[in-house]
Formats: sequence, C-alpha cells, structure tokens
Amino acid sequence: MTRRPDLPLAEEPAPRERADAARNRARVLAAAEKLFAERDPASVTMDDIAKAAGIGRGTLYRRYPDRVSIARALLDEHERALQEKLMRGAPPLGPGEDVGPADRLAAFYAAMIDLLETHVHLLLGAETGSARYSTGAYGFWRLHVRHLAQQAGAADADTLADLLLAPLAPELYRYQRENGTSLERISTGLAELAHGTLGSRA
Amino acid sequence: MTRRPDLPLAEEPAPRERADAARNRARVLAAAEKLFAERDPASVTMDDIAKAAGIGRGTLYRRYPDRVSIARALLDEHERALQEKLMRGAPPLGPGEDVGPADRLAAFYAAMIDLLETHVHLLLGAETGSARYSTGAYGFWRLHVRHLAQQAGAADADTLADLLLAPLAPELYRYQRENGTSLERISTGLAELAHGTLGSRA
DNA sequence: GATAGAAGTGGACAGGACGTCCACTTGTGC
DNA sequence: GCACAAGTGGACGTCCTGTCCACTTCTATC
Repeated sequence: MTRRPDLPLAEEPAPRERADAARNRARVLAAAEKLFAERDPASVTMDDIAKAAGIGRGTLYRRYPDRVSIARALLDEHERALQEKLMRGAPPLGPGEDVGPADRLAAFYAAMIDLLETHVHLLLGAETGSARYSTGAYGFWRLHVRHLAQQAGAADADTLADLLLAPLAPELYRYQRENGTSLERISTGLAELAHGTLGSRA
Repeated sequence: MTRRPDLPLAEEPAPRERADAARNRARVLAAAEKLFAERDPASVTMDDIAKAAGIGRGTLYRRYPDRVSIARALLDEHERALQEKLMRGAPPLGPGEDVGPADRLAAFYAAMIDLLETHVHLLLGAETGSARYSTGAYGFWRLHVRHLAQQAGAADADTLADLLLAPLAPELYRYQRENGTSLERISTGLAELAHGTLGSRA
C-alpha cells in the first residue's frame, strides 16, 4: 500500500519527453510565435500552425488542445519573470519601505505596458475576451493589485482590483495603439489612474 | 439634374418594408433575444436563430450579416435612451450648473451598470472583444467621458477616456457577477474610480 | 380584382475549421 | 537488437458560415 521507498520522491514518475516529441514541441512553438506575430492571432488556425510546424494535426492536438494553450505556453516565461520582479524585485515594482501602493501600481502598469507592447500578439492569442479571467496570470495580477488596494485602505479591494486591471485588456491596448496613441501616453494615463485611485487623498 | 421638388425631402425614397419582411424581422428579433438570454450568446449560431424564428437561412442573412448585428439591433433603443439622458437629462447624469465631472462620471457608471445588469447577454452578443470599439455606441460613450475628463482638467482626456471605459467591458461584468460580486459593490467601486480620477484633488 | 415586376424567401451547396480516431512509425529501456 | 510504450499524421464526421438562385408572395397600378 505504501509507496516504494526507493522510487524518486517526485509524485509523478517523471515520464521523460521523447526526443522527437521535444523537437516537435519546439517546432510548434516557433511556428506559432511567427504566425501570431504576422497575422491577427484570432485568425490563426490549428491547421495553420500544424502546417507551419511541418507536423500533422493529430500530433499538434496531442499536446495543445487549442490555440489559446499554445499562446499561453509562449507567454509563460515572460509573465513569470514579471511576477518574480513584483514579489522580490527592487522598488517601486517590488516591495519597499518608502514606496506607497500608488507608486507600485503605477510601476506595475508600466511593466504591463512593456509586456503588452512586446507581446500583444501573444496576449491576444491567449487572453482574448472572457478567457482572460481564467488565466493563472490574471489571478496573480489580481492578487497583486488587490494587495496594493488593501494597503491604500480601499473599502473593497477585491472589486477594485478587477476594475483597475480592466484598462490592461489586450484588445484595448491594440485598439489604442492602432489609433495612434503612443505607448507613453497610455503609460502616463495609467499612472494618473493609479495615483488617483490609490494615491494619498487630502 | 436637380431633385424633383414634389418628392418627399428624405434622401432615400423610403422603400417601405413589405409586410412579410416586417413580420419576419420581428420574429428574428424575438427569437434572438430569447436565445441570447438563455444561452451563452457566443454559442448562438445564425442557424439557431433562423430555426427559432421559423425562417430560412437565406432570409435571415438578407437583413443581418451576423449575430453581432442582431444583438446591436436589439440593444439600439436602450442605448439611445441612455444617450438622450446624458445629453439632455437631469443632473447628475445630464449636464448641470452645480455638478462636477466626477459626479457625472459616477452617474454615468451607475447608469451603464444598470444597462449591463439588464442586458449583459445582448452586450456580450454585440460588443464582445475587439468588436466593442467599432460600435457607434462606444464612440458615443468615449466622447462623453472625454468631455468630462476635459472638464476635470485631465492632461490627456483622449487616452484617459478609453482607460475609464475599460471597466465597463461586458466580459468583465459577467465575470464579476458570476463570481458573486454584487451590483452595488461594482457601482461603488466605479464611483471611487470616478472621484479618484476626475475628482477635485487637493 | 387582375397583373407585372419588385421584394422577399428558404434550402441546397461549397468551403473551412474543429476535434477525434487509429493504423502506422519511431524512440528507448532492457 | 527486441519489445513495447510513446509519438505521429492524415482521414473522417460534424458543425458553422455565407452565397446563390429558383420559387413564392406582396403591392402598386390600372
């Protein structure tokens, strides 16, 4: 009944990915990245990706159930890096003695704009519409902003967190950029928003 | 070359909708309203609507090129009513001597929450994802909020307007409501946001 | 009313995307 | 080098879309 003591401690017996599988995974990610970048991500089909990667439909579906999961895989490391900085990085992005929640929110906004600017196409592929809220990443941003709102003494930090994350929707970002709004203007606007809502009021 | 003077002044000669066409239009709208309400609007197909309305595909497509246009048609009168109130209604929704932009924005938020609560299903059908920004309605809300931001002396009212409208995204509203956040909490949060950003700062 | 022609109708059709299934191939541990 | 698990790829059935066009119904006119 008990686990065999000589097995490695990992819960899963570590199934080891086969060499051809690893090669194909890499091909898929590379092909998808390219396709997402050069076309409207919503129009990229699983077929397109399979063709571009030079593999069959079945192989693609074996690991990625849909386009969204591929975009998420591509996004993953970038989002983790930012999350790391939020938790343990230097202020104002990370926590610090003499930095208030409004400044940290503004810094977070700026960092997200950075992420958006570099990877809108992936974010549009991964977090379009309602899918956004079911992302692990969204949960993390939510926790972070809620925490800042609490620090600022907000009455309902939970609700406020979602409202404050809304302006970071990838669709909005694309819309604004395509309409000629510069990265800086968006960042400045968001900073205003941050200080207005979480700033120390008189 | 000149227009015949005895014709009615309307630009289009008013082609008069045929009786059967009018009947079918009504059927379509009724059926669609019902379907949108009882299912996830994104999953309602043109076929579903045609079947529910008891008409053929071709007939449906004749007037409505896609699901979105049907949802918009259903939404239209409600949105117009609100627009009317914003322009000519009583303060704080409408313009007034002793009402500041922050209060008007809060009132607008509250009215939009009302609209969302009653018609999320239609808004999800009509303004999902990027389609939202190409709506005439969005343009109107945008103009209104920009105007308020200008009154409040915002540096970049244009950019701020989009940012302030983001929390009204139908997907977010559905997400919040489904997660148990009450209508009141959302309204209160938005009011905070309104006063924080457009309120008179010390 | 009868009628001509415009307006409206509905279902068949082709195209494309999805997701599954399974006979075959390839890699890996023994 | 063998056995078998893991991986592969393309064919298949289903669903949805949007168009097309032969047919029907309405309405303006006489």
